[in-house]
Parts: sequence; structure tokens; C-alpha cells
Amino acid sequence: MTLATVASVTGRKDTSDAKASLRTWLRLLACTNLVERDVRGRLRDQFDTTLPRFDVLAQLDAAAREPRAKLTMSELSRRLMVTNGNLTSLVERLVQEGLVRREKAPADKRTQFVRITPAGKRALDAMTPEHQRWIESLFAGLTAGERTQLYDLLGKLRTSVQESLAAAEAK
Amino acid sequence: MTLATVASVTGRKDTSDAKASLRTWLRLLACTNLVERDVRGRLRDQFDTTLPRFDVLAQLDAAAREPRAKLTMSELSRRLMVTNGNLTSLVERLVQEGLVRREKAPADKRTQFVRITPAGKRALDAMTPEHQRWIESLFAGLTAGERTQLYDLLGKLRTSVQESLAAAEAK
DNA sequence: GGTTGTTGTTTTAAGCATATAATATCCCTG
DNA sequence: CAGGGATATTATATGCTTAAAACAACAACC
Repeated sequence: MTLATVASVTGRKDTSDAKASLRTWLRLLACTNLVERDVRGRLRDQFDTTLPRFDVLAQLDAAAREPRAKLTMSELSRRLMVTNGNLTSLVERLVQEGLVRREKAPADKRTQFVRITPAGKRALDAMTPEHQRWIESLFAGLTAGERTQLYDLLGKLRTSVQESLAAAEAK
Repeated sequence: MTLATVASVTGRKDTSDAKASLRTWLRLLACTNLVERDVRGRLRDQFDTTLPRFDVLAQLDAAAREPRAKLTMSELSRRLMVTNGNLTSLVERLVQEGLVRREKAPADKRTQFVRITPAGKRALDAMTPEHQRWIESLFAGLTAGERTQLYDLLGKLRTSVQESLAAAEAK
């Protein structure tokens, strides 16, 4: 959660096209930080929890609707886009709080399945509608059309980023 | 740097309008994380530094062009949108590395001015064009028109968020 | 001119995040 | 069925981030 390089944008007068990406990126980052900060604060103040914990619960709940209904640590970390080691302590804390349960896999002694508990589900259900309301009110200044437009453009951006990363990967 | 609440989006079939904001927010977050992760990694691999350090240097460099030309810790933390305590150790590290200099204020014994050093400026100048190139390539899949459109929509979003926060502040 | 409140900064404690290394288990190939 | 590589997870070290408390210096007021 950092801000960035305002210097190179504010300071100079370059060819504006070369700077269009940078300006857009900085604004993207600023928007994300504003929203994220607010959500974090509300989760803390109203539910005494953190965004990562909320994310874990949300992701596990989503998984619970799927056929498999339980996730390994690795699969969970992949979905949350965080590293494996990160999850260990995060899940451990949620287990302590009784919101999440771990169970050994019968087939593979290496893997642990993680599942949301009824208490975890209750906690999540209390937070989810509030969370949605917060987001809704933060986006209230945009018309439905603008939201769709933004959504679509972000989709293109995501594709662009992923292609760029894949190309760099291939070297 | 967290992901979020995919559950409430993927799982259900609500009135799609109520979910438009949430969907857009999740995509915004995903895009930001993708870009930020890549930039962090490159800063680490190519320049052995971190995004926060880079941000501090960039911000100080921008300030150096202004009439005042130096910032207090508080002013810097405000511009970077991080808390005061955060900066203390961050600046301390940069001072150790010789990239930043602190000087006591003559008028007010409480305040410290922070300034980028020539070495800091050199380090920043080495990173800035690279950084811009990274961003450019990540955004390469968007046309100039799309970038502008995205930029404008994000501007509206920022305004919306700020208004919402101000309204909540006023209670 | 001392008390009171405000401002600027650092300290502390807790949590999040990453990369890297370590450990344990699995699977496959010969 | 025994090595050797791959996979799943945890441990460790480092750094960022915040909130809250502590501290110091300023300002202003009675």
C-alpha cells in the first residue's frame, strides 16, 4: 500500500503520450489506496478484524459453494494472490479464533485442507452486507454507465498487464 | 496489498446493479496488485530497493523543485499518505544509505527537514526512466484513447470516494 | 509566567507480506 | 523398490504499516 513517483509526472513537461500510462497508474494507485484504507479502518472499527482475515473468510466461503468444498493451503494462497508462508500465520490466527478449521488430507499427508466454520460463516455474513454498502457508497458518484465503463477498461488493463508479464516471463 | 471478497460476487445472483460497484472494486484492486507486485519485484531485482524507498526519493525530488525545496517529516508523510511513525524508520534507513539528509529547523526545534542528497538524486535518476518503461509496457495493451478514458473515470472515482469520505466525516 | 492545549516526531506492539531455506511427503523412472 | 526431482507446507529473517502512547517544544491565555 504505497503511493508513487509523483515526481516524474508533476515536475516535467514531456511528451504527454509517454506519460499517459504513468499518470493513469498513479491515479489507479491513489484510488485503490483511498478505498482500501477506508475499508480496513471500518473492518477494524466495526468488526475488530483485518482485511486479509476478511479475504480469507470470503474466499473460503466462496469455495464452500463449490463441489470440492475445501481448499488446500496452496490453492487458497493462489486465490488470494499471497505467498504460501503468509497464509500459515494468517490461518493459524483464524483457527485460534475458531473461524476456520484445518483438516489433514487422508490421501496426501503433506496437504492440509482449510474450511470455514459455522462461526466463521456467521462472522462473514455479518460483515459482507456492510462491506458491500461501504463500497457502494464510495462509488456513489459514478453513474451505472460509468461503472460499467470503468469495469470494462479495467478488464482490458488486466489483460494488458497479464500479457506483458507473460511476455517478460518468456523472455 | 490484499485481495478481497470474491465470494459475494461469484457466489450469488443478486440484482446486478447492486453488485456493479463491488465487481469494479475487486477488479480495480486486482489490477493495482498486479502492477504493484511487478514494480516491487523489479525494484528489488534491478535496483535492490523497495517501493516505499523509491516513493520517498521521488517525493523529495519533486519537492526539491518547489520554492521551499525541503519538507518536514509531517509534510512528507502527508504527501506519501503514510503515517508519521512509518516515515521515521524509512527515512532513517535512507539516511544510513546516504540518499537523504535530515537537518534541524532553526526556528522550531521539534521539526526536522528532509532533503534528497546528490547521491539520492543519482539513484533516483537511474530508476525513474526504467520505472516509466515498466509501466508503459504494462499498459501497452490499451490505446491512447482508452488510457485517457480510464484516467478520466478514475478521476471521477477519486472525487466520488473523497466526497463519500467527507460526508462520513461530517457524520 | 505557569498551566493548558496543540503540534511534530519517535517509540512500541502487533500484524501483514515477501523471499528464501528447511522439512516432509509424494511420485516416477529406471 | 530405491533414488531423485517435484510438490505442500512451515520456519526464518527482513521490512513495511498502522495505531496508540510517549515525549518534547511551541503557543497562548488567564
